[in-house]
Amino acid sequence: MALMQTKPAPSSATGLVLLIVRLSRMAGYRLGQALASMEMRTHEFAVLNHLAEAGPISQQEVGQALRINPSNLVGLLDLLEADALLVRARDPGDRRRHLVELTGAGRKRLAGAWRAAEQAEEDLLSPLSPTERAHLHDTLEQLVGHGCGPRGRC
Amino acid sequence: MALMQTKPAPSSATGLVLLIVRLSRMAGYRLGQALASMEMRTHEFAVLNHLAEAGPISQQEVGQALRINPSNLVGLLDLLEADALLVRARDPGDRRRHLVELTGAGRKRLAGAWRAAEQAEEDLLSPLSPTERAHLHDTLEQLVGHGCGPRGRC
DNA sequence: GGAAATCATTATAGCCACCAATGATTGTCG
DNA sequence: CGACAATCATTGGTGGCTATAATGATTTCC
Repeated sequence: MALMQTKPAPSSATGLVLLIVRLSRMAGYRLGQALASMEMRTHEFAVLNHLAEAGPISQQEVGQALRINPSNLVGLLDLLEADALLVRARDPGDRRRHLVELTGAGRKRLAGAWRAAEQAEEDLLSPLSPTERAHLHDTLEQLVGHGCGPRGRC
Repeated sequence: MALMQTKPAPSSATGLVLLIVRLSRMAGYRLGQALASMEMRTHEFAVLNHLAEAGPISQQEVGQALRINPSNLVGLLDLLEADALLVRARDPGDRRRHLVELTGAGRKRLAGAWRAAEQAEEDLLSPLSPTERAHLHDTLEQLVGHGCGPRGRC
């Protein structure tokens, strides 16, 4: 029964994706509860946050970075734009694109969402020291940065 | 090391939940693609895996550990039971409970799913060294272990 | 012995993910 | 120049996932 390589070696690695998904379900639930108090949803928070970090970008780039389907993004941006949290404008350089940019109201609302999210984050991360949190942050950013490869395919 | 550029104080902590959710979307997509080749879904994989690790347990415990709502769990277990991958039996000690247990076929299918998932996992974790993966694994397990507190509320 | 709690289940509604198709715009090549 | 393919946003539709409330069976507590 030469099964030396089934579990022992890959076991430490083989649970990681499952662990990430599992943890994300807790994190997403807590975040959703926290954001619900200000009538915001996780996706809206994620989009606003990404726009604040990545400046004016096309809808396609938003969708790729956050893994949101362009189809779903349309309605999502419609809502956020209706609340004047962001603006869509044709890219002068390529009129097929819509450049999406955060407004002042958007930044303000994002800041409020951050305050609401802090409690959820603290609950989730309480077993970790500040050093460990920083290290985890670096690791995860490395992973999402690697993300979809150079061609955008995931 | 303090970058005043973006977010002053809470920056190191405040992005983590969002990062986890974002990473999980990539991971879940890749895992789903890999499992689709054998007509299995992420939740089914997660349930089978948890049953293999935690032995015969009640449906409620499965739902709590994996953050799957008991309502959804019913149909999910129905499917898996129809394929004879697990069995439900009344707990003799408490006849309200259904004890869920993996069958031989279930373990076999789980092993196959692991093989399919390995490639997806390798793709996602490629920027990390084995040491870093092990460290990440420990950190995440610490977080999911802390999970919902002693009372099961999340 | 009876009220409250627990567990699985059903039914329902809302959100989200993916696919295919359309219209507008741009880039390519003969 | 002019057909043709590619890209971007958008729409419509389908299916899956998630959460809430209500029901029935069983157990626990007083």
